Amino acid sequence: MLGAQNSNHPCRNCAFYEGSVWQPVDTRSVLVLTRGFSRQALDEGQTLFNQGDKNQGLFCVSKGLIALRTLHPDGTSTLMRLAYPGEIIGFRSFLGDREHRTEARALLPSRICSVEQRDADRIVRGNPAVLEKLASRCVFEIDRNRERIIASSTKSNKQRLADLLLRLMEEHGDRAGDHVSMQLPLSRMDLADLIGVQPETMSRLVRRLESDGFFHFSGREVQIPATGLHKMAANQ
Amino acid sequence: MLGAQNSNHPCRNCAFYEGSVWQPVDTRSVLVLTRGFSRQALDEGQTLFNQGDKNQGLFCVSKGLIALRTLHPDGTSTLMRLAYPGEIIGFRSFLGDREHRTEARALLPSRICSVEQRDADRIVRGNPAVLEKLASRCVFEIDRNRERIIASSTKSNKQRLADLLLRLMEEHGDRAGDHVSMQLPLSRMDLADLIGVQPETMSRLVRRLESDGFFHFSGREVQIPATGLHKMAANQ
DNA sequence: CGGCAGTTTGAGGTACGTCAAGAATAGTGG
DNA sequence: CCACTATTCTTGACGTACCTCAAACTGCCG
Repeated sequence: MLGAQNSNHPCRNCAFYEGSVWQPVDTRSVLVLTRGFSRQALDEGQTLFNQGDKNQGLFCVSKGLIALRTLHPDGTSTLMRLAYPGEIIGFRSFLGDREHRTEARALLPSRICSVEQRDADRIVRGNPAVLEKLASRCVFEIDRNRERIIASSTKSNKQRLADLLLRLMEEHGDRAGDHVSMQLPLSRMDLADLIGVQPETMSRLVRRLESDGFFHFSGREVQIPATGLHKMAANQ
Repeated sequence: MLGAQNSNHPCRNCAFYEGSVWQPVDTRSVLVLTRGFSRQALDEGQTLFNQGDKNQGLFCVSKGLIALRTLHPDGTSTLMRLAYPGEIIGFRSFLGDREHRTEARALLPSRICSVEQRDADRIVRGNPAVLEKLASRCVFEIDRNRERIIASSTKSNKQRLADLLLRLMEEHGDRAGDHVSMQLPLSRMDLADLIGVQPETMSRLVRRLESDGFFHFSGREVQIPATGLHKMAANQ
């Protein structure tokens, strides 16, 4: 069933092939997949799609970091999600067959694999297993959003920022002696948009975390004690 | 394909048959569906399932109103969703094959149609169209959560309460002369859990809305001018 | 050198949380 | 029908956190 053609699967050599939504396809679909498949590089700050664009297919982050942001009529914006390598983006508008409600912008130099809407649609219709995988990505997304809703009504903004920084540290941190440090992939304004506060408040939250002594900031450089990484501070 | 057996479809006479996730099944699956199908009535306050229960299948609200609530370790809770007739509940834990992360409790006398986990699973595997419908319910859920996240970081609690009351009014309101009034299906504590504030704050928000002159409260009775229903007040 | 966007700091007002007490409501048993 | 109790809801007082407006400061790039 997943026969010889698999050596031609465009995701074959991808580090995320095992969990890929495109992994369980039949031989015939590999051809369709290959036809609709393309790769592109994004510079830091470059957009993959804009809010309001019609869906062009399914995108998979292969390298870098993508921010999904919704822009509000009053000029403000909310950062909905950070997408890391292996994650699918655009599936909401793909499954709903609607326009994108977020813009996707690279926070770091990134690489994206795309499957054209028409071909993706054909493959999904022909391979229930692919749809099943997409459904579990949806469930993941629901869980993420749910956690965020709960956090915003049970934790303080300071605590939520601390949680966010620890998660970012696990992804971007490098150990150096008895400290772990990272270069934040987000500006203060992006952090504010992610936590849901004003930039001025974000600046003050950072100062308050600094004065608590656990985090040390210097521009986009953040440092914590190496012992602090895996204990996900449940303080306050 | 959707042949003679359809007259035996357990949802055949349901008001929500057209949009039902179980509508597009083949003849053989109707038998499985019928086998796994059951109905139950819930009194006000009765639970359908508890947080931590393992998934028992897929539930569809047929009458009444169900609250999905997550309970936090500290004794507080968050109301995640109100499910009205025609809506599916339990699909997150069904698709993820995990335990429920919310409890489902009837806010009004309700009726629930259930399909047993084993049978639901068999049908979903045999009918990609069912999975497709489940996926769009997921997308709906993602949209709902997304709107809530955005609202919580762009609108005031007072405005969000006003929005909520207007939505409830559309569902539960009865016109009487030049006013529309409803019996709130939610306690003040539930309203607080839904907006994400303390009960004391909810009480004060209600008083502030009252003094704005648009809403009138008397216990669980809420009244607004009939002209106000369809203009979804964008004030403040 | 001079913008310019991102960031920080200050001052003042508003809204929310918390603790504590009081009022209303519903339910129970005499 | 009336106590009596238990919830639920409201009110007050006070502290903290956030928003807003305004101004200063920091790179950074032309």
